[in-house]
Amino acid sequence: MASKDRILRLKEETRCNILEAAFRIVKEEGWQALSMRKIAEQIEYTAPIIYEYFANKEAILSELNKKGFIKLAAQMREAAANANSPEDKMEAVWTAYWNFAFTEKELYRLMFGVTMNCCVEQKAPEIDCPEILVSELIESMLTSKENLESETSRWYYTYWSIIHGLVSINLVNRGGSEEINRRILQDAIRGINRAILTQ
Amino acid sequence: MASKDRILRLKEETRCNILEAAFRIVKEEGWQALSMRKIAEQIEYTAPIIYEYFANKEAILSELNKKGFIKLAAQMREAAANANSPEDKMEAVWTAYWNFAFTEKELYRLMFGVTMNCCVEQKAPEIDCPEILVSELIESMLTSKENLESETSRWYYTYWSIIHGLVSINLVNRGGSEEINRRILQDAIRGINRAILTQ
DNA sequence: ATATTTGCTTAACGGTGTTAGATTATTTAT
DNA sequence: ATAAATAATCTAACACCGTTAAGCAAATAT
Repeated sequence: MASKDRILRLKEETRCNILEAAFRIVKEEGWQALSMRKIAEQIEYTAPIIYEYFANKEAILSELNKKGFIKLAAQMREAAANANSPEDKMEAVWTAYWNFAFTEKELYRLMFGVTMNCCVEQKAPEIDCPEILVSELIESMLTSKENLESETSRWYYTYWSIIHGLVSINLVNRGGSEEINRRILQDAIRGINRAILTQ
Repeated sequence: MASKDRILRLKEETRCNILEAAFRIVKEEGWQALSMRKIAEQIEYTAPIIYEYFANKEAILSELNKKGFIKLAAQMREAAANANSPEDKMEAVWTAYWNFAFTEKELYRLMFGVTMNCCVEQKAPEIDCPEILVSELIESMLTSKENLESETSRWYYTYWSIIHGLVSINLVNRGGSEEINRRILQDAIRGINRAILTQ
């Protein structure tokens, strides 16, 4: 009856192999490139057996997603533990977040719904329009004209980041309430405005 | 020889029809749901015809993308025109951006690579971990304890938005330089830290 | 030794983007 | 008007996708 255990262990092992193979593919080719047949090939089985371990493809991605969050949380926690004041902790925590995003790009894409499929063609001059428009505004607000270009670019990305971030968070899984969002948006814009004017 | 013109006009018209059909599908079902056969059905042709007007599916998405940017830029420009001071213009411009994102959700998703495929399963308790961690930090920084929950949530989304925004911009089509990004990240975090402490 | 369960594969369905070849309709040339 | 050439369109197919059903072979249980 010890064979039962061995078999269970083996089953657990292939389940794990599936996840590892999936992770490898996601890491190397992005989660859009993940396919059941590709996983099957890597674990040296045929595709249908995967369905004995996972309900469907989405269940596998969900599991990777979960593992990603655990990993991210661990790194953020560690970063917090290595800093003292709340401010330092805060900076450390978000720096850890930032680093996670770029060392685990594809995993981050999976976790937070960041695609890069079609919007590639940035050659189209129209795409720069919002940037140009805002940049002109920024330049008119900047009192000091030194490092004009890099400073303008910096402030542009500051605005854009917070607004796009807020938007995408809401598009992906509904952030806070409409009211809170408006408030954050307004506060952020005014905050950056003030920072520019008193720079 | 006037028939040449008429034919060209017809060709231009079906090209336009293709784009309109594609846009309708994207708007209603999201750009992931766009398929050549679905477009074909709407314009009452078969799929291969589309390839006489567009190189491939991506070319169609690219075109929608471009049109999206033109529309967005127009709305931002209009908003700017209706405000006076640079600060007011800035607020108006980004509010226009915000409104565009939510009235044209699917188009925005296409334009800026915001997916929401798998990361749905937010039932998993691990997903809240980063939020819990940061929220505790925020609470420890807040001096006033009134509206603790909503205030904490508000600041959390403020941090998260700018960092996630900056990350996704970089993941999608490389924003500024590594140096500028670090600077923005640091400035933003310290700025919010300060705002919380002096709230 | 026979029956049953298990592990796994092959084959298939309906879907995708895309291409090649056949077919039909239209225009042009004679 | 009729024949040839060209354009417009469709059908069929390829290779992929997620997923399911049926079948086979080996291990297990009776």
